[in-house]
Amino acid sequence: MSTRSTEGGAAGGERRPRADVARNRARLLAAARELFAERGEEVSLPDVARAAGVGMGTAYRHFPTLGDLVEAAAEDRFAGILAHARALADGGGRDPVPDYLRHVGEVLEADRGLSAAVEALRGTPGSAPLGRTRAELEEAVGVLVEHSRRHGTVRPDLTVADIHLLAGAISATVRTGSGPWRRLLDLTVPGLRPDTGGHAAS
Amino acid sequence: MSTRSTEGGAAGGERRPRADVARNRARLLAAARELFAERGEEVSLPDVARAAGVGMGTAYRHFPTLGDLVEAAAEDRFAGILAHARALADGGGRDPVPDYLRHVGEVLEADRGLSAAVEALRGTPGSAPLGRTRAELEEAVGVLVEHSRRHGTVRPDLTVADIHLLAGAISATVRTGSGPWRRLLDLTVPGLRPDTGGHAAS
DNA sequence: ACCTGAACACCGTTCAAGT
DNA sequence: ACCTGAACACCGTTCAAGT
Repeated sequence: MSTRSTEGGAAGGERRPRADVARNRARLLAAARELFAERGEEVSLPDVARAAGVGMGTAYRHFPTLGDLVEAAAEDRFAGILAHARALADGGGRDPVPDYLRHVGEVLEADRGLSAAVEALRGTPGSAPLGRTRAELEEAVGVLVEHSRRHGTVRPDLTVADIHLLAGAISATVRTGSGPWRRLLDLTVPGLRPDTGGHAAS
Repeated sequence: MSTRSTEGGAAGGERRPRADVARNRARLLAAARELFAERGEEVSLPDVARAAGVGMGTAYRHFPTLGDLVEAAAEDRFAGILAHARALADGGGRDPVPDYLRHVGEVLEADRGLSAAVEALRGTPGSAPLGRTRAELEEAVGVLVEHSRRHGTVRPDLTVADIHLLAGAISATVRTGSGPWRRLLDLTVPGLRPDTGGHAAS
């Protein structure tokens, strides 16, 4: 079926974007990554447009809200965390949880600006970001917790939600630079061990 | 140099403010507390002025920046935490640290809006807030850690900075509502016990 | 079909005029 | 000496005109 190249055929669905459109998107994303890394949350869409060398209308067309741009910029970082979690799950180590948490901390630390930008857009209208990836991560981390429980390296009541809770705490510490997040990890991990949960403070 | 009564004498220093000035300040603070509690960080000085029933110029005169207002609004909360820490120190209990952390969580939880407002002003130009109170808190918490070490209820390498690190993590969890902060406490406290620090994850 | 940036709308801050 | 709020400045978003 020979169609005009721009308007996609009814069957295919995903029509290939025009070359300049794709290039603009790529430029915007590249500029956004740089700016987020440099200035974190204090970046506007016009800033990104200027840095990318495109009109601001174009920026708004590609990413209607700054949140969309942040999400796109953070996508592969999130995917990286997911990949690491899966690798740990497949590796079948006895005690993958500390490793996972450390990896999260390192990734967030590697680009604090982006971390701040991501955080700044929590609760912004229209931010249920990365739905599928999030679900996949949940599953992968679930496997880690399961493994650990079976090997007796963590307390039996530990859940996936707990790991996210800790990851969130580490994330906040990294972001605000309010302290050495590795120390937080050192203080926290021992509390995840078996037979520590029983005699909580009265 | 004989001066008019309004211009403070060289000796006394603290001159008493005019009645309406004091009243305006009180109104602004009351309005600010309400608004912070309701809407957290999305509050502007003109908002507060309107709610207080004073001109916005007056608001800017009393509190040149929103940060000053937040600081003033959060002052007694901070003082309350300090008082609690001192009470625990005087109480001489064997294991005051979990109690202290729980108290911090409860106070922050009681007014999340204010917590968010306080956090939103970290790193804003001119925010080395509550310098003296902060130093006093440091000292009080130091006593708690000291007591605990002596009683053997915490690991010997635990420091005041560690407690602030944990308090910050709890604070972030409370603020963002990203999870049950009490659970975070339960997961964390066991890791503070003695003989847990030695065999950290490789 | 997409791009551009001037025009618009909005919100925080200042300061001239009033008490 | 302090208060008020209209005027100003700034910044994010839209959309009419251009390619």
